[in-house]
Amino acid sequence: MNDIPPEAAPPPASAISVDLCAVVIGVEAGSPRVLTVQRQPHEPPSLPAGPLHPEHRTLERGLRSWVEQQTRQPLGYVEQLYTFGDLDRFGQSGDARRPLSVAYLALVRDAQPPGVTASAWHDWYDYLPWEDQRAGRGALERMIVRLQAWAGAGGSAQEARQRRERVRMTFGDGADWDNERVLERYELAYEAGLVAEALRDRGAPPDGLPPSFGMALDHRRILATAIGRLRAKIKYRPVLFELMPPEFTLSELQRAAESISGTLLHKQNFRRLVESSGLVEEAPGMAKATGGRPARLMRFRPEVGLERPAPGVRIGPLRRPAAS
Amino acid sequence: MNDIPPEAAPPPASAISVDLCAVVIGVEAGSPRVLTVQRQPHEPPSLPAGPLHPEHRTLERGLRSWVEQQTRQPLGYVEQLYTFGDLDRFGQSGDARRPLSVAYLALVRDAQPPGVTASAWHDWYDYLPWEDQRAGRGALERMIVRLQAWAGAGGSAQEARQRRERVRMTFGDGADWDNERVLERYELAYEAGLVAEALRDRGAPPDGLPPSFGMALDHRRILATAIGRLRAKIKYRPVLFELMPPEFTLSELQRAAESISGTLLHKQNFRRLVESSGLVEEAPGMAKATGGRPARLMRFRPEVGLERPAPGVRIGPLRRPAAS
DNA sequence: TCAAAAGTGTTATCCTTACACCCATGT
DNA sequence: ACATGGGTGTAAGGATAACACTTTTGA
Repeated sequence: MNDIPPEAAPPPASAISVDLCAVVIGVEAGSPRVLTVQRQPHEPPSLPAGPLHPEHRTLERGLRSWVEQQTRQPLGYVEQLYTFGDLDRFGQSGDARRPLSVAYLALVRDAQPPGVTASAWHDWYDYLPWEDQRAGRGALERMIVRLQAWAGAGGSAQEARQRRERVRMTFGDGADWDNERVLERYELAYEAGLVAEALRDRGAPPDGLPPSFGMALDHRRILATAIGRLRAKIKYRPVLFELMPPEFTLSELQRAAESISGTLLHKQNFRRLVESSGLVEEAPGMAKATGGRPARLMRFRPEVGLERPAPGVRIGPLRRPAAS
Repeated sequence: MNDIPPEAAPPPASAISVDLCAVVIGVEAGSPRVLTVQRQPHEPPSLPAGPLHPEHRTLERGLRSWVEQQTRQPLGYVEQLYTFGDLDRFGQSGDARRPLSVAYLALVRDAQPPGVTASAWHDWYDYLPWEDQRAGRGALERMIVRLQAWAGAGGSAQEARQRRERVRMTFGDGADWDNERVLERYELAYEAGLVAEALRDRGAPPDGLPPSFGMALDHRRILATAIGRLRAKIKYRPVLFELMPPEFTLSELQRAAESISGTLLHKQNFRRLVESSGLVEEAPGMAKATGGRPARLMRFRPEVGLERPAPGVRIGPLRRPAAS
C-alpha cells in the first residue's frame, strides 16, 4: 500500500545554490532596451543577478534588491519568467555546482540612468538582430540563409530535409512569421552554431562570424525567453503601459509596441484599437511637435484594473512592409 | 565605475533545498482528475514531489523520475509551471529551511492505474468546487455569499467596500466569469479564511466549514495555478489532445474541454471549430453507441506540429446555461 | 507652399454566434 | 414511434483590415 521510497518522505538536504536573475526592459527613443551588467572587463555582458539569500522574504524581494544593488535601477512591474536548471546549461563545463536560476521579467518606465555603475542599457536587437523586422526582413533573411546552409550540410539527406523543414517552421517563410517564438529561434540558432555561446559551450568553430553579440552564461537564452513572453503578453494584458512615461502620444505608444513586437504596425487601426479599448484617456496639453502637427497627450487609465479582468493592447494589422 | 558588491561575483553557497513538484492531470469519464499521493494516513493528500538531486540531468527528468517512483504513472506532456519560494508559503512555521519548489504541469492520456501505490486520482473540483460551472452556478454563488460576508465584516466601511469590489471583480458578477483566474480566486478564498489551509497556516478559525477539501502544504495553490494555466493554454495550443486517447469522438473531446474549462460549450459550434481547425481527422470505425446514433471516431493529426506554429482548440461560445 | 505627422470616415470581408433542422441507432 | 445523441446548413451581427481623405504644425 505504500511504494514511496523512504527518501521521499523527509527530503534530504540536497544543497543547491540558487540565483535570481532579471531581464530588465525599458523603451527609450523608440528602441527596446535591456539592462546589463559588466562583471569583468572585456567579457560579454551579464544580466543582473545574485544568489537567493535566506533573508529574502520572497523571491521577488530578493530579485529587486539585487538589481537595485547592481544597477541602481528601481524596478516597476515584475513577473516570474522561468527557472533554468539543466546541468548542461552552460555546456559541458566541469562545474559541479548545479546552477539553478529563477529568472524574472521586469519592466521600467525610465530607461535612463546608468552612469554610476558598471551597468548599461543595450538595444536588445543587438543580441537578436533577426527578431527586428521594423526596417525590413534583411537581417532575418540573412539568418535564414545561414541556417539553411547548416541544415543542408552533414548528415543524411533525410536529416537534412528535416532540419530544413524545421528552419522553415521556426523562422517562417514569407509572411508566416510568429513574433512570439523568440526562444525557439534562438535555440535553433544555437544548435546550428550560429551564436557565439554555442562555440564557447562546445568548443566547435561557428560557421563564420556570428551575426550578433553574445552574453555571459545562458543569459541570451533568458533574454530570448523574456522577449517572447513580453510579445505575447502585451496582446492580452496592459503591460505595455508599464514601459511608458505617465503621459505619451499615441505615436509614442505605437513606437513602443513596434519596438517590442519587432514589426511595424498599421497606424490608423492601431490608434482606433487603442482608443476604443478604453485603456487610455486624454491628458491636458499637447506634445511638442517634432516635425508635424502636435499630438494629443494621452495617459493610461489606472482604473482599468478595477473594471475589467484582463485587457490588452490590441495591436492590429501589420503595416505593409516597405520594399525590403 | 563598479558598485557591484563583492559577494555578487562568485555566489556564496547559500544552501537551499529544492523540490520538484508535479500537478499531473488526466480526464476520465468526462471528469478532470489530479494525481495525489497520501504521505501520511489521515493527512490531506499531497502532489507527487521530491527533492532535486545533483544526478538529475535536467529538472524535467528529475520530476519524471519522482512521479514515476511515487505513483507508477508515466507522464506524457510536461511543462514548467512556476517556482514557489516565499518564506511564508506554509504560514509562519518556524521551519528554517527555505522550501523552494519548482512546480510542473503534466498531462496524461490514461488516467487509470493507481492501485499499487498510495497514490490516487481525484476530481479536481473536489478541491475547488466553485470552479465548476457545468451543472450551474450554485457552488460559485454559495462561495460568493461567504466571501461577501467576509468582505463586509471588520475594518472600516471604506475597506469593506474595497473588499466587496475585489470579490466582485475576481469571482465575477453575472456572466462576467473569467475561467482562467483560478489562482486569484483561490488566493482570495485563502485570504478570507474560507479554505482549510488558511486556518492551518495562521491558527485562526475559518468562517464556518470550508466548502472544499484541503491539500498538504500549499499544494492546493499549486493546483489552482495549474488549472488556470491549462485553461488558458487549451485555447491556443493543441494540448487538449494530450489528455485524449488515440481515438475519440467529438463529443468526448467536447466533454474533456468542458471538464477543463469548467463550463458547458455550444455543441454545434464546438464541432465546427474543431473540424475546421485541421487538428483532427477521421479515423476508421465508429464509436459504440451509448444511447443514440453512433459517432465517428476521430484522431489527432500529429503532423500539425510540423505545419502550423501554434494552433489551439477554439472553444467557441458557451452553451446557454440551463436554469440554475 | 510643401513636407511631415496627426487624426477621421467608410467599406469590404471574415469570423463568430445563434438558430433551425435532418440523420442514425436502441428500446 | 420516439427518445437520444450525432451531424449539417445558413443567416445576422460584429470585429478587423484596408483604403481614402482632412487637419495642423514647422521649415
